This record gives sequence, C-alpha cells and structure tokens, in this order.
Amino acid sequence: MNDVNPPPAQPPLLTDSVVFRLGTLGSVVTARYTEALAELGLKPKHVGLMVALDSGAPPSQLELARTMAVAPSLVVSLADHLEQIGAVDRVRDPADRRRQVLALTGAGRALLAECAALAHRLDAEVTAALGDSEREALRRTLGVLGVQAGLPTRD
Amino acid sequence: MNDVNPPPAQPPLLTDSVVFRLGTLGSVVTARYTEALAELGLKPKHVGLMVALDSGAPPSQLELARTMAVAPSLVVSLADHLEQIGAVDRVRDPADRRRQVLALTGAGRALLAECAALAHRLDAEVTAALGDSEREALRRTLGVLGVQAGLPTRD
DNA sequence: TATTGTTATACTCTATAACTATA
DNA sequence: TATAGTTATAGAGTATAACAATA
Repeated sequence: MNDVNPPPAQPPLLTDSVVFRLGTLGSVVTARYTEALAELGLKPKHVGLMVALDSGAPPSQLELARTMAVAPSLVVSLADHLEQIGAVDRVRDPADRRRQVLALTGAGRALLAECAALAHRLDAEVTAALGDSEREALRRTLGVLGVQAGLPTRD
Repeated sequence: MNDVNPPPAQPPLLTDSVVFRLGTLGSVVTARYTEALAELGLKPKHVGLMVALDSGAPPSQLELARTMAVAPSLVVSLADHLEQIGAVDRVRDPADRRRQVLALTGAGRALLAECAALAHRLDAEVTAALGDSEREALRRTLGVLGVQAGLPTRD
C-alpha cells in the first residue's frame, strides 16, 4: 500500500482504436486511389472485379456478386464497362446457357497491372513516414487481418 | 555469375499493396462499426463530428465542415440530430450572431464514450488473430499514418 | 418451378446552389 | 458587399424488385 492515489485511469479514446484508425485511413486512402484510377477511366469496384477474376474466384456473374458482396445488378454494369473497354471476355457457358462467364483478357491483365502500379506508387507516398521494416510489418499485419476477413489474396 | 536464369520476377500484386489492404479492410471494418453504431441511433459522421469537438477543433459549424472535409450543409443535419438527442449544445456566438457554436454536453461525452467502447470491443474481434505486440505495433503505425494524413488524435 | 442475368426503380449519402440573417 | 448557416435540389453509387431466358 502507498499513500498517494493512482492517477485517474483515462477512458480508452476512440481515436486510439484500430477500428477508428483503419476506417478513417481507409477512407482517405481510397479517396486518393479513386482519384488516381480516374485517369484509367475506372472506379474501385471495377478493379475489385478484376482482382476477383485474377484471384481465381468463380467466374459467373452471380458468383462474383457473392464473392464481392455486392448486388448482382451491380456486377452487370461493372462487367458491361470492362467488356466495352476490352478488359474482360464475357461468354455464355455452353453447358448452362443462363450463365455469363467472365475472364480477363490480355488487355485486362495489363490494365490490372497498371492499377497495381498506381497503388504501389501511392503506397510510397502514404507510408513515406515509415521505415522499411515498419512498412513491411504493416503490410504483413494488414494481410493477416485481410485473410481473416475473407479478402482476396494471391498467396 | 552463375549458369541458371533467375526465376521471372513477378510483377507487384495489387493485393499486396498497403493501399489495397487499407482500403478493403477499412471498408469492411467501417461496415461492421456502422452496424454496431445503429443501436445508438448514430451514423459514422455523427461520431466524426463528436470526435472533432472532443479533439478541440474550432467549434463553429463552418470550421467544423472544413475540419471534417464535408459540406457545410451536412454539418447542419449532423448537428440537428446531435442537438435533438441532447449530445451537443448549439448557441449563437454573442460576438458574431451569424455563428452557431457547438459543444459536447455531458450526455454527449457519455455517448462518445459508448462509441469508443463499441470500437474497442470490435477491435478485439478484428485483431483476434494478432499477438499483443503485433496489435500494438499496428495501432501505433496506423497512428503515425493518421497524423501524416491530418486525422484527429488526442495525443 | 427455380435460377441467371438484366432492366427499372428507389434509396442513401453527400454535394451544389439558392436563400436568410447578420456583419 | 461578404460571410455563417440553412433549405432545396441534384448527383453518385448501390440496392431491391420486376422481368426474360434457360434449366
């Protein structure tokens, strides 16, 4: 026992939570990435669809909608655009003519590579205040959380 | 020199970028937090306004709009709701009667504490796969990036 | 009758523009 | 005339519901 009272424990601050920091940073970073993507004529969801295809997700539109957790009608318009710019092929499954099967074209893979290059360029800006080992630890930890959350990976 | 060719360097994957991982995780986590906030009758932007006030941002509505990077008209409706539930006081500045000065009430501070508790409870779920030191390193690194990006802190 | 994709419609969030009160 | 706040309106993004084709 001692005579002095402990300092009052401060309540946990919202701004200290991982949830708050991930949410706010995610939104700032997404806004900047969205801006960069505009020069390719794409929105983040177009990239999401290409990533899903590239990650080996089942390629029918309905399955892609489930994978991406968006409405099937949204996949229609995303695929319409990607098909129009030649980034995906869309062919009726001969075994079940209700299904539209999507596949990245060569041009689509090249476009996705450009999206990746933009992201890595933005990475350098966003993480400029970090040392190399900190940046890699962050990347790795975010990867662990992403896998937990069921987000696409290529590992 | 050696005789074997190096394995082909794989292009940097989009899914490996910090930008992609922050963006996707941020959106998943925000969706879950939004769901939790619904039981308090709040949206994330209401919490953002309370955080700004609690962080000592200049309290006029127009300045808050600039701080939060949202339209002034949005601050009106956020403040309307928070005032209605007794979380903020809204008084005309006697020195300049055009200005509405917002301040958290006691009830508002208690409500903000509940929002913080929800966030930290969700933190435990989201980061369950991490060890303690990894979780703290993540929190700290995200804090560094947040400060760089001009997001609110209480440190 | 059930399922895939598409189209039509509606809803949520937020911004822009027009307006009021005060300076 | 300029500024703070408010109200009215519009746009982006996405979901839900109705519909067509195929199973």
